[in-house]
Amino acid sequence: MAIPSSESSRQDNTLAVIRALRSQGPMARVDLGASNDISSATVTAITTELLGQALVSELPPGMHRDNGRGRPKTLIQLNPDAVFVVCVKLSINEVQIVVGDFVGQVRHSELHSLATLALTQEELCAFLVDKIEALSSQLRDTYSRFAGICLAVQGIVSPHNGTIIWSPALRFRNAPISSRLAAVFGCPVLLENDANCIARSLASQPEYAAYPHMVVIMLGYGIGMSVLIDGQPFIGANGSAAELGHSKYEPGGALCSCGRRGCIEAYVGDYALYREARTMLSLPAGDSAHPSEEQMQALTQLAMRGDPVARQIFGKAGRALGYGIANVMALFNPDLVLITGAGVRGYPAMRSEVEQAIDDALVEELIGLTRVATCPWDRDMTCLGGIAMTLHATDPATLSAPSSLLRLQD
Amino acid sequence: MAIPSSESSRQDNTLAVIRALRSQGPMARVDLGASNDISSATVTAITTELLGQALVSELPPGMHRDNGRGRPKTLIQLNPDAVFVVCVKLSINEVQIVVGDFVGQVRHSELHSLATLALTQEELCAFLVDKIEALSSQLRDTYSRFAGICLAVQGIVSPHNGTIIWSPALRFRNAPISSRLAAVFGCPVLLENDANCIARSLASQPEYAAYPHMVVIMLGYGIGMSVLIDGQPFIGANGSAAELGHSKYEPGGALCSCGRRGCIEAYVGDYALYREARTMLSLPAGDSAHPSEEQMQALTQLAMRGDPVARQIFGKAGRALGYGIANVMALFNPDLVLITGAGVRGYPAMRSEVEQAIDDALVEELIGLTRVATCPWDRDMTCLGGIAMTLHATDPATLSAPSSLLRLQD
DNA sequence: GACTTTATTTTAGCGCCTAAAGTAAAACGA
DNA sequence: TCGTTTTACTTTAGGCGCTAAAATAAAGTC
Repeated sequence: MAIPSSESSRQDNTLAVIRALRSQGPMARVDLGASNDISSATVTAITTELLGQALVSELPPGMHRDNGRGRPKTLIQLNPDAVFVVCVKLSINEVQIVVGDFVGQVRHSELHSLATLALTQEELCAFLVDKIEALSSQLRDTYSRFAGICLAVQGIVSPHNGTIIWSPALRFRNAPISSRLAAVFGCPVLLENDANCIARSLASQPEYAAYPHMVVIMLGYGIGMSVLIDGQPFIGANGSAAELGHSKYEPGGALCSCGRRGCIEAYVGDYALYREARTMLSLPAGDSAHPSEEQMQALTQLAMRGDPVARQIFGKAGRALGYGIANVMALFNPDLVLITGAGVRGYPAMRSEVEQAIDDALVEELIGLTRVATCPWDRDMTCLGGIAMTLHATDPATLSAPSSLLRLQD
Repeated sequence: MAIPSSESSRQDNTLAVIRALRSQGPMARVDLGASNDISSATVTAITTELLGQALVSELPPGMHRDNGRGRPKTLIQLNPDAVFVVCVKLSINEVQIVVGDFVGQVRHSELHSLATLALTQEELCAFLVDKIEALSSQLRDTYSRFAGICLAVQGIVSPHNGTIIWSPALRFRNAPISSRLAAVFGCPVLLENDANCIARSLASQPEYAAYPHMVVIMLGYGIGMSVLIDGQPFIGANGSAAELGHSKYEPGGALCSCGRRGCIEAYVGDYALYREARTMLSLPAGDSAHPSEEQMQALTQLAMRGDPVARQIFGKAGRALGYGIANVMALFNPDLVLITGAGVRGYPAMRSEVEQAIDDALVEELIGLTRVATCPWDRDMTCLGGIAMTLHATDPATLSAPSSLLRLQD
């Protein structure tokens, strides 16, 4: 697990330069120095090194407006093709594999249908090795180095030993997948919860830069959450923190998919909404325990158009969600609670109840300056976040070593 | 606020040496090197510097058993009298002022009765300045340097600008007390929530060293909590995180002291227990909205002896507390939940209900390896923790400067 | 008393940083 | 047009703080 610690000062500074270039785009040496508190002499040293490794290049002059006197700035940019990383998103019956370049852009994406719940650990491993190997032999021409893999999975994931402790997509438990991939490909493998990937992707957007303590709630079949503390996902002792979906709304309340009662998810999850609705409303046919996007759209439309029964269902969900958010506010005191996920489509129909519930639950002091906002849903955010996290964790020192070049032969 | 950041490497290492000596007692240079990953050459350099500043001294040989061959170790110890810090604990109608030495031991303690709720900000400040000034002129002979003040207060405290945002002990709000004291005494002033002080004090005990993610719940008139993430108190965006007492048990439930309904505190706080009990049991007279220690003892005794009504009251409280702990587990996934506070006296009467409620609320995966334990209550832990935090934050560089010497004359 | 073992100090040298001096490349202005 | 000014980048000289290794110190062992 080559996550760069603060070993040498030079390492830190090199990393800081690369990250600044990634998040802020091409920059001149002076500005790199200023924004990272490094003398420009040091920046020169670092950039010469990076130019030598072809990790960055100088932007040809004249490309950018440089109004003002004095010697014009020479902008440095990351070389997109210097490095590639792979992010694998593992969901129920679906595996998405995405390739990202050194600047964090998605360069390739493929979707595989796969009966994940029927797989053994070996079969999953073999599948992933196969697909990633195929990709990398293809990409070998374009990119110089293969810097890492991110496995974004639903469920509980242990950060320490890189095992999938539990996932709704898999039959088996405590799978040391990440070390097995690391052994095959000889590169670091990040194992991440999918919600944390999404949150990291959102947090890197400039509009959320002012919120270091951000909570992202993902509405969907279940309820996911990621808590960013100073921009870092909070995972707890064993990776099972931030389980908002199974925190409680009412003791002994509605039955949850986990088998317990009164979980927030049992009121707000897609299946919970549909469960309430199907008995009272005429809705598209289908597996009502696992409503499809179309089914949910239909239900949402009803509520949006003012159907009283549908409105009441969403209102009740909103109340449960609001109480859940109130607990999150009381316990985490975030700057911002951001609501997203496929289920945001129905949020307008719950909004007033959510807000009312928060006000009912908490005194002003505990709501404090916390804002609640929504954000449109985009399926690709998971992999974007996974790519960002993998690149963020990439140690420039290992990139220079030839050992990180592709070596799938062994 | 001179909290030492990781400026120079030497600073970091010096701090590490001092902290090791404080937490592990006298040590030889080799061992200081080994336990902090520093070469023993560097340790020599650091200790010579510290010896010069009289912050440490060499233990005379022969004091310690040194069975084995080779040159005997020379143990280095902190000089207790090199530094003193003051911790002020501000509670309703009571101010405790404690002096701690360089090793973290309490060397003096005084208790003042004071109608805190009647004070203006100026009066409180004047009171504190007066008492601390008196103390320090007294202590000037014994100690060399006055390194800092810790203000441990109940309520919400902002870490950023050092203001008391809200405290049940005070009438006024948003008080920039800490900067005012800092200006008068010319030393750093830490403003801390009292629960965090207690938690830090507990966490420093060796028996809890294996639990980096620890949650400490304090039962009493209200319900306090501190969440330690990697040993550091988690305070959230504005210092109001970890408010377990006002997280919800039942929407629309029992009336809480905060004015809202269904808060955990409204079931588990002393006042809530007594409120239930007084109508049904014969208990000592007194202000039943603010039960005294004697009143609570009497109630607890009844429950312990098996009185069915009292048992039921504690059982209901245990259920509420259990659900609260379940939410904490789902959201923070701690290694350990430690229950303490004056109210632990009644915990045995709730224990089985707490455990049952946690099992009812969460599936195994979310309970994970988290343990729940209790810990005897000691009033002095707050100040001990405050002293530890102040010392921990003390920058050795500022200690060497003469500016940190007492200078109350100006 | 020579030898072994362990602790501490001294020495030599390395890596990385910075300030300051030097160089480069523009715009400005007479 | 050409010096002047301004800003960017590079080179140089020197310092800080670390480490490995050598030197020294202070025991026990045989």
